[in-house]
Amino acid sequence: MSKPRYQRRKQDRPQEITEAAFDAFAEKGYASTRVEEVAKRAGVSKGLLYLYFKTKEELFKAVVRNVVVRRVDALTEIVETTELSSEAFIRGPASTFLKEVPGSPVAVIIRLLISEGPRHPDLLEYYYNNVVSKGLAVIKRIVSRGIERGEFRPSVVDDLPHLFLAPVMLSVVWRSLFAKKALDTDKLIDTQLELLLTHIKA
Amino acid sequence: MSKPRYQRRKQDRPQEITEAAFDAFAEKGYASTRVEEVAKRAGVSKGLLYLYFKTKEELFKAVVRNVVVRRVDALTEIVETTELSSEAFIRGPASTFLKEVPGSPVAVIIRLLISEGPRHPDLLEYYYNNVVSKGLAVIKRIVSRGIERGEFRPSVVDDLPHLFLAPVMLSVVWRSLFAKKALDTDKLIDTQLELLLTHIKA
Amino acid sequence: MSKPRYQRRKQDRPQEITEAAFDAFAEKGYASTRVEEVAKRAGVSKGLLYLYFKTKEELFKAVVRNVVVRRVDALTEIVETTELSSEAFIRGPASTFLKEVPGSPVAVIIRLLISEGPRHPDLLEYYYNNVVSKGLAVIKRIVSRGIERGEFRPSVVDDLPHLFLAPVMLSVVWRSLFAKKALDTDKLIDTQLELLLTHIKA
Amino acid sequence: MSKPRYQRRKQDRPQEITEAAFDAFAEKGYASTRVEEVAKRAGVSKGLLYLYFKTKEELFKAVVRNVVVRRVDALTEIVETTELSSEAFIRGPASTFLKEVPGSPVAVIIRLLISEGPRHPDLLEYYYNNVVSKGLAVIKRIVSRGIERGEFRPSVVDDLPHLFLAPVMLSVVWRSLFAKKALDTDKLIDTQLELLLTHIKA
DNA sequence: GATGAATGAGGATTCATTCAT
DNA sequence: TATGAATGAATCCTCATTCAT
Repeated sequence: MSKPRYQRRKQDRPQEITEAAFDAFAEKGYASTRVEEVAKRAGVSKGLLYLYFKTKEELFKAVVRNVVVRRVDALTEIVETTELSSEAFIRGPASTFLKEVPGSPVAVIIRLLISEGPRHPDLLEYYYNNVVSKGLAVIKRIVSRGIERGEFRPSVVDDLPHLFLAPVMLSVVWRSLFAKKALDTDKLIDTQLELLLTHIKA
Repeated sequence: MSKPRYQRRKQDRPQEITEAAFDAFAEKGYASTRVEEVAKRAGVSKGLLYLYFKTKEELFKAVVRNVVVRRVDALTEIVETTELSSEAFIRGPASTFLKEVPGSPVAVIIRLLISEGPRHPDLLEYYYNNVVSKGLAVIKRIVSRGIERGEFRPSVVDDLPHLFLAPVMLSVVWRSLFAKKALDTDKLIDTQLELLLTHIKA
Repeated sequence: MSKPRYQRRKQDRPQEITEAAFDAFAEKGYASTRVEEVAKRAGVSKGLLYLYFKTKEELFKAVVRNVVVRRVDALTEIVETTELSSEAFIRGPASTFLKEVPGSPVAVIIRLLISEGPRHPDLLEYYYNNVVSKGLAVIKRIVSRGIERGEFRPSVVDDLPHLFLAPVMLSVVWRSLFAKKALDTDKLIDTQLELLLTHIKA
Repeated sequence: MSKPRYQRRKQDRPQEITEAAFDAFAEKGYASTRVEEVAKRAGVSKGLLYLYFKTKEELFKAVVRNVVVRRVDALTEIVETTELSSEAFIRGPASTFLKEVPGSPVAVIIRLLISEGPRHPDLLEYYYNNVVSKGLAVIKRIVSRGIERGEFRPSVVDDLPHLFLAPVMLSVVWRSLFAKKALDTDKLIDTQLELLLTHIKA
């Protein structure tokens, strides 16, 4: 009946704790989440948590890294191997990817970084290098390839890949603040892509 | 250590405290700012601060309300009284206004709301009603007036005034996280307006 | 009936806390004394204690400094102003002083320093400079003055004032460990002084 | 990080652990030494350590007993079998023995007892019975035998064998606190013996 | 009104000890 | 036996809030 209050599962613990922490942070934010709460969610004692993460801050960093890993790289991979035209790629995989962000863990991470980032410069640096700069690079790559192929024409957008992300950013923030005030974020993002495509198509 | 920056008449006290709190929150965020720090900055004792604001949370709300008030109303006013063409208005006053946001107190408030908002639904409601919805309304008004005047044509953008704000939002977040990674937010915003104008011009 | 649970007594607090801490440390040692226990003894809240002493360690240092201050200086003063012969001085005031040490707060401090000193090098340095070296200097002064006056003769003891302190040290340790095993520390110290006097008398 | 320093046969385990504990306690003191640290030094798991010692306190007691055993008995043995004159014995083997103490494990034990003893009355009792009283007895024996033999004369020192130990005690404490402030402990001890011999020689 | 000394609940972290494997 | 993952009581310290003066 009663679960053993003692289980050896070294392999999975860090991941389990990290996931529990993600959930807790997502709900309450970093500062308002008690370490004990994370431990409880992970079905683990406070002490064990500290065995894997030296401090609450370390745990936070692990959470960020954990979510971030591989996401963008996957996109990069697709970009390089796709056989779609640039426009089709933007309307297809790129659009899909961007529209998924506001509902994904990444959105939570963004919110956490906005809250706690200023006190964790190294984490921001990490995030910038591993997510932001890669993301911007991928977008740039798509655009410049389109130009090379004669699909697109050079324009001011070439150096402002941020324009592709702007509606995503707004959607992320909107959802986290005004979940109840309907906003069709998919449409928002698609429309922005439309604007951009219109602008850069040869 | 730091000299009190505010020392005026009694009647200004709440305002002074609110301003000191704004500065402190801007620097350290809500959770990391101690009430004592705010009192010190305001040149006031902790006890007096509590005379005006029942709790730290109340103080926070006062800060948000204080910064927000009047901003958008001013814009609304201008919109109704301007004699510029819609396009000229967007390229002129609207553009100026939007570009100022990322460096303004509003940007700080946005960051604070992203961090603390989820724990203060009433504050979000307040902010939505007094800033966001008004802001969106103004933009809609400009666009629809342009259509009425035959300057613009109806389009999907009519119902997505958020598109005007998206680059602003991204700029706000970018600056707060990656101040050191240069981004020409003015150009970003102007380019977005350009895209939008191109799209909606008749 | 009930005491006010709130009293403003800024002036006396540090001293009161320091004394309570001395008692607690004397009884349980530094490591085993809880900060809350000190606060309770001082009739004060934990928080207030931390208002005056940044950390438990700071409190410890304050306790040591507090006890140490002026003790030795008083002796130095007496040495310089006495009109007694050197021998009489040693048999009189010096003997009295040394015999008081094992039952005095200094004994407690010594015990604490032996326990915690290795982790507080700065404190040891402070103690050495303000107590030990001064103490040794006073003894040396007495001896060398005796020689100058023709009362004593030069000997190996001149450079080993520690010999005057040795029985005191043993008494301090003995009392703290074997309080129940009788040892006439007064006699021990007096006998040692006798040995030394016999040795150095001209 | 640090290699286990002990890795021998099962039957030596308790001894190995005890030695590792001694080293650790010597370095950091009892309270600041973690059981895990001891286990690591002994090249043993925490669990195994607890198989041999029920608690950290038990381990501590074992350490004390371990070091203490046989030391004094050896001296007693020598006293009874020596063919040296009493004075020669004091200047020779006894002097050597006493001068070794400040640099020996016994010094460490003394320091530990001063720190932790008050919380372990049984340990103090044990130490007193097995070391202190035996030590004092040996000294007394030497002196009284000298008197029997006509080498020494009866004196107050007969009942204060502690006088032989006083400079040793001071040396032990001095070294543990002021290792950096030079003190010729050998000379200190020899001089004290000289004083005593002068005093008691017939 | 003002002040800032005083309070104490709350939360992060440590570490002796246990126990499933 | 032997291991070291897991536990949780114990403690230091912080900081919003109160209240005597």
